[in-house]
Amino acid sequence: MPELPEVETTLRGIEPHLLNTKVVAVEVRQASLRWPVTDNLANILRDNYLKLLHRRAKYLLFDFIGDRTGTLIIHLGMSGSLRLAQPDDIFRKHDHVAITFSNDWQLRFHDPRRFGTVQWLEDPERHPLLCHLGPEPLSEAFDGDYLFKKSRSRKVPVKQFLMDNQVVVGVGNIYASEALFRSGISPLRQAREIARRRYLRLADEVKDILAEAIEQGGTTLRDFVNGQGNPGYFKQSLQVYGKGAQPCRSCQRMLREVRLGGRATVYCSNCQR
DNA sequence: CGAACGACCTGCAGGC
DNA sequence: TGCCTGCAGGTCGTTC
Repeated sequence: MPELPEVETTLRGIEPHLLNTKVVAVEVRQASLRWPVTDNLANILRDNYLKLLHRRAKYLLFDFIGDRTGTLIIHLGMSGSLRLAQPDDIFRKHDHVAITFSNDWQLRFHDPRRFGTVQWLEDPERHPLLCHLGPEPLSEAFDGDYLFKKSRSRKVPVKQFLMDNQVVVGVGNIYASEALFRSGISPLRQAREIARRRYLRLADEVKDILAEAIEQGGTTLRDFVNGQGNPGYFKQSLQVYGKGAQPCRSCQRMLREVRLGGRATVYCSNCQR
């Protein structure tokens, strides 16, 4: 569900309200997520100060200091969202974790499908979930030369290559589809047979589209909301994602829909080669 | 090492 | 109205 822009939007929405406050209570109403929520999370977090809130890939990292120094990592999976509530607001179905801070904001983790993650890590940098991740797409480490070099031995379709978190993080099904359309590259083409100059274009388009989507508050397909419960507005900018069997906005020919790696993939066979 | 695929889970839309 | 199927923003673990 949430890709990088939605996670970044969430971060920006909640950070100003929570930074430098102290955890006063934690309620885990449903511990069965992708992995069990860390045992005893309430005792670990209580009385600790939130010193830094940042993002790595699609993980939100809450760095705490106090009796226990470490990081709470939250991944939103396919259907997760975080929002700020008042402690006495009524719990909605699928509000699985609630963390109350000393300024009376309560952070609620909501996730119908429960593919998300809430874990306490003492040493996140070395944790297997985080230490094998590729570069951030908006960093200087990610560019066309990097993609070109990394792709030389890869036979997978370029769309799957772009969605591989060991190649680059944060690019999911929506933005991979859109960036390939903007770049004029067929999602089906083998990663290793794409020329360097085309990867230069692709890297630029990935950066542009992610930055634009962040400015728009992300893409809301049905249930994504930011920390304040508001949707994102990038959906109106999508050109191929979710538009199978509709005319291409550029050439008017019918868009095609295929499956790649089990994911719906929409593209224009005329504009994308 | 890389590739393919099943697994996890709920909600919703569409067909009959 | 109800039942069934398939599909959805992710990604890990297993198998070959």
